[in-house]
Amino acid sequence: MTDHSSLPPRGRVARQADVARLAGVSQSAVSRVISGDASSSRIPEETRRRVQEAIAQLGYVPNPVARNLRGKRTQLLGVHTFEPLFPHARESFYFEFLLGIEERAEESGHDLVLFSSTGDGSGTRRIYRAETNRLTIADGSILLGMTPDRAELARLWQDGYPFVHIGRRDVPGAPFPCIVPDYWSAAAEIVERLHALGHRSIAYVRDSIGGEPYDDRRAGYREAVEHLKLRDDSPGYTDEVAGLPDVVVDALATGRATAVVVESERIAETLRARLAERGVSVPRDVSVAVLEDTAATGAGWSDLRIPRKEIGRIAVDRLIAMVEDPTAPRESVLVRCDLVAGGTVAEARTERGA
Amino acid sequence: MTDHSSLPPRGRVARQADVARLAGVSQSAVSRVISGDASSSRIPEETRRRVQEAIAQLGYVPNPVARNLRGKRTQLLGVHTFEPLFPHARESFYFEFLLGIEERAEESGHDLVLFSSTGDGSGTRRIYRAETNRLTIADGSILLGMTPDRAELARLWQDGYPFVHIGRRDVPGAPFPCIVPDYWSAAAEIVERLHALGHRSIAYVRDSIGGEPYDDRRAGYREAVEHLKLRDDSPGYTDEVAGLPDVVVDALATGRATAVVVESERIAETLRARLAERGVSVPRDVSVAVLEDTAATGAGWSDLRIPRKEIGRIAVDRLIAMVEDPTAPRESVLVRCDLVAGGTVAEARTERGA
DNA sequence: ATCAGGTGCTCATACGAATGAACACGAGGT
DNA sequence: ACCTCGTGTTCATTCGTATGAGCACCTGAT
Repeated sequence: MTDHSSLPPRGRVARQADVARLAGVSQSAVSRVISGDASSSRIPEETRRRVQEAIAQLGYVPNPVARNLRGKRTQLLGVHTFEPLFPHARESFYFEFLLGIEERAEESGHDLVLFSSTGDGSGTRRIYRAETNRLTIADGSILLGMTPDRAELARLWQDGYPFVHIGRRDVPGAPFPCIVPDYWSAAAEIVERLHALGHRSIAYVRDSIGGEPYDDRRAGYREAVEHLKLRDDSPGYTDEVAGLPDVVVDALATGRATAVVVESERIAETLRARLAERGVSVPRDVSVAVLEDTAATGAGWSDLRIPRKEIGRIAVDRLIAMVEDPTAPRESVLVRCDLVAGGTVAEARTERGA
Repeated sequence: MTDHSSLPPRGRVARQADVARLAGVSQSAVSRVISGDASSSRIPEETRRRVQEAIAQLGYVPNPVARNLRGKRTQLLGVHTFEPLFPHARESFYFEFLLGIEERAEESGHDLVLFSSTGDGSGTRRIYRAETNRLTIADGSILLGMTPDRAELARLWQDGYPFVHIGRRDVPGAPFPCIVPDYWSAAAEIVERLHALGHRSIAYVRDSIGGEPYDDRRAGYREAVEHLKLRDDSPGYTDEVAGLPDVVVDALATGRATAVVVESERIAETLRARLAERGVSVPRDVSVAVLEDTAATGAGWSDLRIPRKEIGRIAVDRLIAMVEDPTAPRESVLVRCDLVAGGTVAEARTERGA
């Protein structure tokens, strides 16, 4: 049994009751002084002072856990990554996002919880584990990762837990907000640039990677091509042809198409090599634009920059809004990507070959 | 008032009481089933099953905050950095530590709390802020940073809060455990290497930076020099002469000393420039060893590697030990640094000049 | 003299889970 | 028939804080 009568708390950390006893008031009075509640601030200056003195003397600090239990927020924002941070950290997939998240969390007075306990060594982390949802420690969470579990996202949404996802993920029945690089606009803008440089016949090459993020790129490309009345030499950017089709290489090598938009750096490298074999050089003969952020490899592609830090900051803001007002709108946010001129896009060459 | 009689929790998250009602048992029974308490596991299989069913049906998840209030651990480990993570992150001062910390936290089933709320935009973070100690959310914390506040460390220790510090910090009256690169051994070992390469007269150059970490380097150097009976050409490595004294440059330029151990890359660079002015080259004429990790700049110094990831892992282990057993020993841990051969230390040249 | 209204507090309870103590019940021993 | 013991479960309390309700007192108006 705890000794509630001895004045100085021995070995034990001070609580409001200790402060109250020392100041000669009740625990509730201490609580009211601390929370500085305006509505019931009928505590006079003199009492306030006595309480503050007792607080200082005992080195009392409020227990945030108990506070939270009573309905207050913990001021904790969770960060759940579907893969461990560390193997990928160097490649800055997560890292830049984290910088933005931390920056904004500091500004808004929140702490971050990195959910690392959810791993099992398999390289995949689960939200619901042992019938427990650790995320509930935090007021809300930011989710990110390359291989999210749709079922978990759906369940989390059903549970009414506030969260945002970095990167676009469509889960039927769970319209949670995503913070997404605006690939649609980026793709359209790249096409516009090619058009402005005189390219009239261009192509698009899909990577084998599927998933929502790519739908946007394809739609943006298609839209711009149609709007600008360009000739499209892709074998069909809406169907399932992935990788680098010979027909595209041919079109570019013969000059039938003068520019190409590709989804990944990997494909772009392959393409450049294939063209080089046929004496066609980039960007002299053919312009190549890449629809992903290749900053990490420093290869100098004409591509785009994902504003990761900015996305992290926005994610925090949206999450806080959701936590503070559960009825707040939950739409996704598109974040503009800057295009990088790079060295692989140039003016269209006026006729060659033939 | 909450409706405690309606069966399905509407909008509200399920708690043990809800599960209990559905399973037709008491809240305590549910608690016992969940914690699987061996001593009082007088709950028969049949009841367990009913409770588990109810849990699944309601999607009940324990509230870790309430659990913690009742003296149980939160399985949260705090990470407090005295400066914000982001401006320094790139330089990997904190970063590599974090990798090790996260890795080990995952393995041991803990989550990490990054205390970012403690900043005020000034670039310095305080533990005690607004008369509150946020760290208490976590079971214990790992502290790291370049400019810790001694008073805060002392208070934290007085409060009996479990924490470890990465890097050596001596605070009178607060013998908390530090996880420290073993600079003493590294310095001694470097001297041994120089000795093995034929150097018989060497010097030591202090950086202007003060602080505990440097005491060890100096002691390790001095010890090895004495033990190996080398001639020491430093102007006095124990007194307050910092920076690059002319007398050392002279000794090296004239060949009176053939090798030098310097505390920082900055000093090493200056020294190399000064020697070059006098036609003396490194390492042909003079060997230079640096007593800090210069991996980041890639300048190829003969130096040491701080095992940051390993240090992070050890910090987690020590902290968990402290949390689980408050009477556990609290000594600091020295972690061995590997020496890097590098390109600035070579065999002693047999006589020159004179 | 009485009462309304304000001030300065305290009381009691809730938050969600954990847990020592205790109770009800049945089996088995004497 | 009565006592003991073990089993299965509930009761009541605790953790530290927040807060609506309410009490005691004082002032000023009627």
